[in-house]
Amino acid sequence: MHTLEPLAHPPENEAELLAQAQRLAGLTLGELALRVGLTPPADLKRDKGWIGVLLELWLGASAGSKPEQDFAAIGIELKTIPIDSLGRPLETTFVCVAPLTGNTGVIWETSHVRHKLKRVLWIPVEGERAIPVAERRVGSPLLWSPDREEEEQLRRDWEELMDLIVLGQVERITARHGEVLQLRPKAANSKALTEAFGAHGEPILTLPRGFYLKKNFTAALLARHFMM
DNA sequence: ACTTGATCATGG
DNA sequence: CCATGATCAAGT
Repeated sequence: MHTLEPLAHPPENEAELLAQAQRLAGLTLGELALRVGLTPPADLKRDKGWIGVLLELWLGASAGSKPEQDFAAIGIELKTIPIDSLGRPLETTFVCVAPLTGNTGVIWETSHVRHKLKRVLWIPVEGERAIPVAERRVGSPLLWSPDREEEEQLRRDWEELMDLIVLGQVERITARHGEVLQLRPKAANSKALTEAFGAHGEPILTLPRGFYLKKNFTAALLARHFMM
């Protein structure tokens, strides 16, 4: 039987998406790449988003750069997450860029972070560099929404970070701020600058920042799934 | 060993 | 430049 093929269209509901994701569990990236005519890179140094794009293809997400959820019609965001042999995340997870201007009156309830994380399809993928990319296996998917405690953690961190941004302290924020959500550079390089406000309200140029989920947060949500 | 800050590719 | 997809690798 060879009913294994990419979804040609965006999934119409969660069940269809989850079913397709479950079909991919256990397969290698090399197998998935071969079936869609892609060639796995030797490493990810110059192809950091390759796995994400490959899984998007298989799950019927529209590739490319759109400021929307991957499956906008059913309100789901796709995140591949590299894990070690024990199922623990190897990297933080990018959520979205942080707005450095125009933030007066912005609140958690309508924030991009909350919207992005409202419902996420997590797909763990073996990520240890000792494993050739083509041989890395896809894990079991997890369709997740933050529970009350997780949302409160996220909200607290988001509010702390946004307060600092609004107060013109963006350049004093380090990745150590926040328990589960951190703010770090998100740019092509250290020379790509964007506008923000300084401590005295004056315009400044600074690195674009992104919100990232710390590993303790994603490790916990994956572990909870793994045990059930 | 681990995290933080820096970086890579692509499309619009 | 900004958005998407993230991982790299120097420093602690």
